[in-house]
Amino acid sequence: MSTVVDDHLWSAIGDPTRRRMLDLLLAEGPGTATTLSAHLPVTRQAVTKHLVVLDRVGLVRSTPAGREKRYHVDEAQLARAVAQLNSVGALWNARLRRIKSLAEAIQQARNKSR
Amino acid sequence: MSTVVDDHLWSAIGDPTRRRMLDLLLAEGPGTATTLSAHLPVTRQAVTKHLVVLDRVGLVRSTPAGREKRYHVDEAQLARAVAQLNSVGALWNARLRRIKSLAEAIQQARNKSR
DNA sequence: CTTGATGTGCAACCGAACGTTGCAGAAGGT
DNA sequence: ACCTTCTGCAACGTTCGGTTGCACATCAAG
Repeated sequence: MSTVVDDHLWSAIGDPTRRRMLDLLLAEGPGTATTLSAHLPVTRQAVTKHLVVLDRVGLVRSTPAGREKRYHVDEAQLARAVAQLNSVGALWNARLRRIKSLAEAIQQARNKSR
Repeated sequence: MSTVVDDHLWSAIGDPTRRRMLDLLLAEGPGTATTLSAHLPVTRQAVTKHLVVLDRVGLVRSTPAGREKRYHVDEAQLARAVAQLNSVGALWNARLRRIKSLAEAIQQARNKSR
């Protein structure tokens, strides 16, 4: 039952700047590279490159509007990403619980033989 | 109410190879750079570098054992990482739900005026 | 329509990250 | 003592995140 995780999707949200960009698009609605960069500590060009990455993995889509290119979050794809976060979190939690219960079992055995 | 996320911790588990290394250490218990690299598509040296990163953020700790250096997961720190995954997942889920309900409200208003 | 402001796109460049190969050295087994 | 095996260090190449600089498109006035 190995974890089914799309590495590209995960890596896309692994970058702090991209994560903040998604936050911004969710909180303030669709925006352009320029409007996003105003709320971020990086230049417009850096934001543009990140938007290309996000678009490539389908987390974001663009719609040309006049002279500007407006980006919005693809909700279905973001939901998939969230599902993967939860899935990995759940797996690791399960493993951690198992290790903890093993440790407790050993403790018990040790108490018995004391 | 911006998300409180440790970027270093998140970035550490953002790399696919490091995530698999953690998986391996959890599933098969403590191991060395050499044993880990046997289960991974990268060389021992690459694994060593990743172990340095994981050690730096406290996700893993090493105990010298003879000529080899055995690494094991720091469970408390991994639990923190999982908590951050859940936290971001929950935030995004909330925002997605809010957007969805907004969309439905608009639909309703449109139906009324039809 | 021309001018100026604003938004986008492309290219060159830099440092850090991820990966490789090659080699030196330390610790085991026989 | 020897050979195997594991670790550590250094050099190198490529990709990634970020910057600056400049050319080009579009809108709004004058």
